Amino acid sequence: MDIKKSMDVSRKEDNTQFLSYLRDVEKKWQKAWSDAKVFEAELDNKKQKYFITVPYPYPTGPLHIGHGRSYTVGDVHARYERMQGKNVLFPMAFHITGSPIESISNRLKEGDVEFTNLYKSYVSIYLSDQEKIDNTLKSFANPIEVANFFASNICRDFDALGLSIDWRHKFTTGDALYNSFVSWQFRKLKEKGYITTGSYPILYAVKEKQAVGEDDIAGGDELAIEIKEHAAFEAHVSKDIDLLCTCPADIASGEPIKITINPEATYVIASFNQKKLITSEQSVEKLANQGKNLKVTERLLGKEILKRFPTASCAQYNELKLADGQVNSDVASGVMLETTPAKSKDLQNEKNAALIPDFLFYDIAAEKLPVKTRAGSKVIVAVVDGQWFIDYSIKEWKSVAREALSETKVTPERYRKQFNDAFDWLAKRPCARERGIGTRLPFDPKWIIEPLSDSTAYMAFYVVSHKLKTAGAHPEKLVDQFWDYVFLGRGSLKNVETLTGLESKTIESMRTDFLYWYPVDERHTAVAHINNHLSFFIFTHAALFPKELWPKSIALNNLVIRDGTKMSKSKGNVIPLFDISEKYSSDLFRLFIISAGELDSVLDWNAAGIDNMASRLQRFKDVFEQANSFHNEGTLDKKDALLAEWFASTIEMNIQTAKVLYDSYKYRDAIQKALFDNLNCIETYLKYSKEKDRAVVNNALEKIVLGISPVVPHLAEELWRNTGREGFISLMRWPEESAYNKLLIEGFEAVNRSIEDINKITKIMKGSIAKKVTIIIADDWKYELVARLNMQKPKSIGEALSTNANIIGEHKEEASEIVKIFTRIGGETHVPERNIEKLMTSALVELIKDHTNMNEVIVLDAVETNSDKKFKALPGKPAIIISE
RNA sequence: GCAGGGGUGGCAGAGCCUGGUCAAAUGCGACGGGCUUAGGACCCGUUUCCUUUAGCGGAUGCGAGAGUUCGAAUCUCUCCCCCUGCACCA
Repeated sequence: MDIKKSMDVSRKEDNTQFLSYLRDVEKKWQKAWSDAKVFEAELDNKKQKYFITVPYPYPTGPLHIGHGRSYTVGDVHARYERMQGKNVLFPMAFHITGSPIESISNRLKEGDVEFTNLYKSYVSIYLSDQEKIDNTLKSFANPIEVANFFASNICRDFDALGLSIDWRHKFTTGDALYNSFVSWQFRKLKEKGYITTGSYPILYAVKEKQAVGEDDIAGGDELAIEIKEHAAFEAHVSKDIDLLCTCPADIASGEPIKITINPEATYVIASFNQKKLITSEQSVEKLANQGKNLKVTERLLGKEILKRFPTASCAQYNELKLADGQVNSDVASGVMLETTPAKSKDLQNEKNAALIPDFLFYDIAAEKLPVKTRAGSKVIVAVVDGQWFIDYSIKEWKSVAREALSETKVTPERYRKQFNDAFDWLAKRPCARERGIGTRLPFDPKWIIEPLSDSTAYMAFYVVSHKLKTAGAHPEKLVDQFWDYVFLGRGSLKNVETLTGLESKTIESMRTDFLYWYPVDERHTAVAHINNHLSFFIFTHAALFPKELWPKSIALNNLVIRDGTKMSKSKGNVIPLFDISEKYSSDLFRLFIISAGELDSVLDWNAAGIDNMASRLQRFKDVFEQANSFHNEGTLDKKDALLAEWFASTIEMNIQTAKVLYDSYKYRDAIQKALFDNLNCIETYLKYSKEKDRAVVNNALEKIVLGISPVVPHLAEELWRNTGREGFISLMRWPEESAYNKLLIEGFEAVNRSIEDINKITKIMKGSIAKKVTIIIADDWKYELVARLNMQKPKSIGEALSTNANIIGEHKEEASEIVKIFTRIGGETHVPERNIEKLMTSALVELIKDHTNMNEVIVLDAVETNSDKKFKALPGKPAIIISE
């Protein structure tokens, strides 16, 4: 009984044992890579460079497997390019700009219990000691500590995933050196006139006199808060007093129907621009913050308005109505104008007579009003003056950006349209805020550049970041002349040397490095970034750099869901990236991410799929090792030699196909070929070849392990070394192409067709005890006929028959059958060579037995038999006789 | 509303650009069988319907409808439904 139990355990643990094996292998090779600095890329003029970037993460919490997808795919790409002999630079940094990190710090300081527990759970992913957890949480009072803690753990996660990153380039967007770079970037944009200033509506806490973000608002993430524009109209109620009516701007072009006010709410009569207006009491403060100061002269309830102005002449409107609480006096002016459905576009030019020109009333639209900050003070919309914008609508900029886009490869190509649309739509974008972490606007330091605007050209900074650090550059000395020199080749080296205090050879090497690594060869990220980040990325590059430094290629992937539902913090179904390397395995994760779906399809993470992938990967490893372990005993007979050649050919073909697929970003199909198809091929070979060819197997295994290494680098590294090979597979070249024998592959396919046919027949014959199958290879003339048909492409059956009468001879009936089948419109038919078909079939009789329930297989040439069935035999599809 | 993407078999998901070899890859599930004392794991087979103790047959079929074509899951048009983004959130 005990034995049974222990057997149970060992069987059940099969999977977990394999996973733990993988984890050990992963840790071992990650250490080896890091010790040998294999991913540190240096300028090398003998090698073609390849600069790939994936957007840096925002360290406000642990990354989850959804984030893991983009980084993994980026890494597969990086590794593949490295195998093509390219000098690959794959750097990484951290984005800490803006308010989220501060806001986390603040909320923890405020002692929000739910929030504190959330962060406790995040920290506990990485730490187990309770005291350490508490201390870490305490340290979060300083926002930088939040960023530091998560950033360092994300580094760990990335390493554990096997990402081939050159960490020397790491920085955060809060670093002074980075700020200097961004300042330069913004001054450049300003010089070009791409940065403008103006007024802009923002969410604003009245009491604190401060702009607020979504994080500052109570329930901000659920309220779906929006700033809405309301058009204003005036409606006379007496000779000198007007109602200030408002209506959402998007329906303002409709025909006005009626005006509604709330009888219980307080309204005011106030003077504005030599007019007297009636508006809600709440609106006065809002308008004051939108640059419209009203002087209140009198207060009155809504219901008093009609009493006071019974003869209200609202000529344009049918009705002035008092509504019971139907009108929220806290929305815009509290005097609602209803309209008929909006007019069609061509009618919209007809402005409503009562519309007050240039009077827009901004207010908040949210699921629940009023909107308050977490501290409880009221949030309104204020219009700030002096807001800085990046003006993407400037014509010359747009057109040069369009040009840059047209020269950028977009994968999948169908997303190009979305880019084009985004480019059309991009206009002025506010680029700075009054608070948060980041770079101050160089020409107006009270503003801080916002997160999306400071991350559009940082790939250039990557190239020099490590050298600036090691050279001990002083951020305040990195004046524009320095950046101009390094990135644009302007100015004199001497001058820059004096200004920065850096050695001239350091400066010169940064310039050389930049020219070597730039442009960005590949930007890999999620589809969601097209409308903003990726578009800004192209715009900024088009603005700053000459054409030859514009981005080469953008590749996109979709998101990851779990068990059919979106992952979200609130659902609690998020899997942190940490769990992958600790509880599953990085190679398994990588394999799943790559093979479970094409890049632009949504990927569903589910336990069944993972388990399945684990057992397939294990099978691969077992079969690989088994193939590697046999020794030659005898000599190869003709059949074995044939099978060996078939095996070598199939592997070679699969690897060549895989390369084409990798090249076109079809990683899923590529790994299908390189791993799973090859696995089947090895298994078939091992099973059905009596004597194996050591050299052939060795060669095939080498190709296979190279072919899978971009996706499962750790296991590949281990198998590489375990099979007596030297060096890191991560630095090996993709296998050289060699010729392969296609005829043998076709021959094998013919055998598979025979198996299918045998099974079809036995199904029909169910109940029969027949166990013997005779396979008859078609007559020679049929092969010749098919070959001719492929060349001749005859237009009709008659033509085909008459032109080939000499080889058809008296077999007219059979021939017309063949012609019918093999002259389908649309192209050639592939048939194996007759000799090979015959040899392959007899070499694989065991395979046929295994896949059918036959126990005797006889292969005959048509000339060796008189059976009637032999007339049914076709090239590539022999006649089959099943008998007892 | 505007813009983008999509609707395929019990489920998930390829195929669609470049129409025929697509009753439609692959995985999961289900069913049957092998191996097992048994379960799990593994292996083999079946998984729209009809016909057939002999394979290369027929029908229906890829959101709905219409069209182009010798031929449509694939091309065109109309309709219905679903998802995503819409700016200061990163």
